[in-house]
Amino acid sequence: MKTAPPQETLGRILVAAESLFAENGYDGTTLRQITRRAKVNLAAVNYHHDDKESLYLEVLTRRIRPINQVRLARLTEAEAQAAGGRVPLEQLFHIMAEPLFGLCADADERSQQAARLLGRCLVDPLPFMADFLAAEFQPVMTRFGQALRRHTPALSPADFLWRLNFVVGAMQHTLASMHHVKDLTQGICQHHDHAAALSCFVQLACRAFEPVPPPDRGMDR
Amino acid sequence: MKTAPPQETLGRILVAAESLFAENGYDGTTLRQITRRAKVNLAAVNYHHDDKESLYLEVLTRRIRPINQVRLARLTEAEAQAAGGRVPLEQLFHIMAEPLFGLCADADERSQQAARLLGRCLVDPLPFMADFLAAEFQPVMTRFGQALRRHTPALSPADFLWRLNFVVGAMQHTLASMHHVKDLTQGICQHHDHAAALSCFVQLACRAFEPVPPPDRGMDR
DNA sequence: CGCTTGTTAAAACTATCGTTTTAAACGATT
DNA sequence: AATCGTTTAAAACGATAGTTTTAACAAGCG
Repeated sequence: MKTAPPQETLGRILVAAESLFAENGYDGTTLRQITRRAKVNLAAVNYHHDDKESLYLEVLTRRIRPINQVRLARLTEAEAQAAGGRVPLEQLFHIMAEPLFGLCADADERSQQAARLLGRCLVDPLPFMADFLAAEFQPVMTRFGQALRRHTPALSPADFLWRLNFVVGAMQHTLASMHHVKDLTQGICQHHDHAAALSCFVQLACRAFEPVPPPDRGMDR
Repeated sequence: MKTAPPQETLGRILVAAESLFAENGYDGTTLRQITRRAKVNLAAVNYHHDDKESLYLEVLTRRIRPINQVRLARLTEAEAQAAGGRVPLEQLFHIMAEPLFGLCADADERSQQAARLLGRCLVDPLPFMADFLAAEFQPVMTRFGQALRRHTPALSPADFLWRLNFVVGAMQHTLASMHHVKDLTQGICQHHDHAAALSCFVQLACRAFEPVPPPDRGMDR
């Protein structure tokens, strides 16, 4: 019969929704689960947000927006410092991946679940998500794509895009599966060991975009 | 026994379910959608199968089982022919990926949707799927893992598993996103161009497991 | 023919979904 | 201190989910 903390309700809903969406997906999560975990009333979610879809988008926006802002800022800075605007490959992939891998290894468990959610929301093609995802990721993808393309002008467009697709897929999959990577590897890989995962990913991504396979010509700068 | 009408119903349910699960996921698909698309009665799915979960597992089993059988058979054959049982890396990844990439490029649209479903069912961690996936994929993963390990004995276990994780993720993501890769790449990559995608993937996977990066120490066999 | 058996058709059932409604409790302003 | 807009609690709403039930239909066989 007493009212809960004043303004905290909205934040608790977002936190609970984030973890539940990460665990069970959008369709697999009910508003009753969310409000139960958030310890708020069921109607609160429809009061503070329009509906379930907008809640989902808001949860995602809160995470994606700052991450992509950091990525773009770092890329801009790196391009300003690099000679001729050609940022080294390792640095490029580090800028792209570090904000996400860092989330996985955050001490706060909410960050880990956020990473999991980000990883899987890009594979779940919910109909109402298409425009949102395009708007949020298009700038960063084109910027990185252009920067990446400068390193591999010899690759055919199709070959370039296939490689990019593989690298992005490796990253997304890692985000989505980091929470049980310990079980999958029988304890050998740990989710908090993000330094190893990140450096390994960057290394692999660089190799994926190395000029061309035939080393006969010995073609380097 | 069943004799009178060709039990087309069961097959039509499986086909319709496969495409709908691929498009909308497990929770996003209703039995009414399935029976409507299959042009069968709603109760048919509960008559021929136990429930929605078993239908889902049956759809997946029909695809996964033969694919993994082919993979294991080819691997066995390759190991028998290879010198000292060391199958070349390219061949190894080709055996692992070809059955799946071939599905993507099949003329039958149902195969493409099956590939999409396989790609996404491994990221959607439905609670009732854990045992099933472990049972279906554990043999092929350990066999391939061992064969792969012979090529990279110098890698630390953690490093090895991280790389494997990235490569598997790249493949899964490609399966799940192949259906709209044409839109993403503005027509440059086509889903039926599976030869390019496959060879590109194999190439990338081989590079991911190349011995070690630092050439300073000159540490190789 | 009747009776059984395997399948389909249509409707009903129960549970739960997202959402709305109603009323009560708070906080700041006068 | 009373009031007004804001936030909460609790119940209810209509829709739809998975599943079950019941009856009808079509063959096989004595």
